[in-house]
Amino acid sequence: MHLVPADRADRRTIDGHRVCEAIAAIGDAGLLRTWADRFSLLADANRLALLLALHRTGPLAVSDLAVATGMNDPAVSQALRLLRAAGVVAGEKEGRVVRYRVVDAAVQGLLEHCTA
Amino acid sequence: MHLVPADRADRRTIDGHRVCEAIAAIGDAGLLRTWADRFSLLADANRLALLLALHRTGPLAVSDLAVATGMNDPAVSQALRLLRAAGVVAGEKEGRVVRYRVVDAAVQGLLEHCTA
DNA sequence: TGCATACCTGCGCAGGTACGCAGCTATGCA
DNA sequence: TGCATAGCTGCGTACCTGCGCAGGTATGCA
Repeated sequence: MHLVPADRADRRTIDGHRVCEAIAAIGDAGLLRTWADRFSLLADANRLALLLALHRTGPLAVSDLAVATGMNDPAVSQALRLLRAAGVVAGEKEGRVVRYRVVDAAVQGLLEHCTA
Repeated sequence: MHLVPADRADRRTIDGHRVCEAIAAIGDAGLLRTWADRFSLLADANRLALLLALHRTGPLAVSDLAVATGMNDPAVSQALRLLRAAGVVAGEKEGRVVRYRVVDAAVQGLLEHCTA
């Protein structure tokens, strides 16, 4: 199989066959980007703390998240906006309190993985 | 239980009990940082491509990784240096070729998780 | 010994990100 | 109606990160 794109077909390789295997292993660029973006959302300690708190204790209000993590309100709000835009969390308004929860299955799977 | 640190004990909470649960759910700050750093290493599409290629096809040389990912050599080298400093990959020198492989079990587990 | 190759390193720039501060909107209560 | 609270937003700053370019080191071959 010749999986090497034309624009880099002239480059030297150590083992051309392994290169093709590697390209196959990497797979679709879009899917790769999707996973990289997911990991990026978990790559900040504060966001990870928010997500773990939500995932392990269920729906929580913004103020409570701020106290639990030691962040101040705008920082929590901004982090939640980012996560909400990515479809990772969703907020439900109850009066003037908004309770958030984790709704993305892939991220939930990753959070389960953080047990040690 | 009173898990709220003294410096934020005077803050308003919606449900104090849930806050304590959340703090317990977040757990140790050091462990949290460790996981955030791990996710950070996977949060770049190029690094993730390198790691997937190494994890799924076994040891590969730097040049081959460069061709497979479309990066140029210094970029691959720098990414591998970062991963090596974090203890995620290790390189073995064979003549003038260095073949890298993934050696961190936690990262291997995360890479297995990227199947969809 | 001379030369090409495989890999590494330093440097600088462009781009992105997280956070604090100040201020806004909306809800509920007296 | 007046006021306090819960949450959101905009803006500016400081910081970090990824990459390309140029150049350096080490290995193998003629």
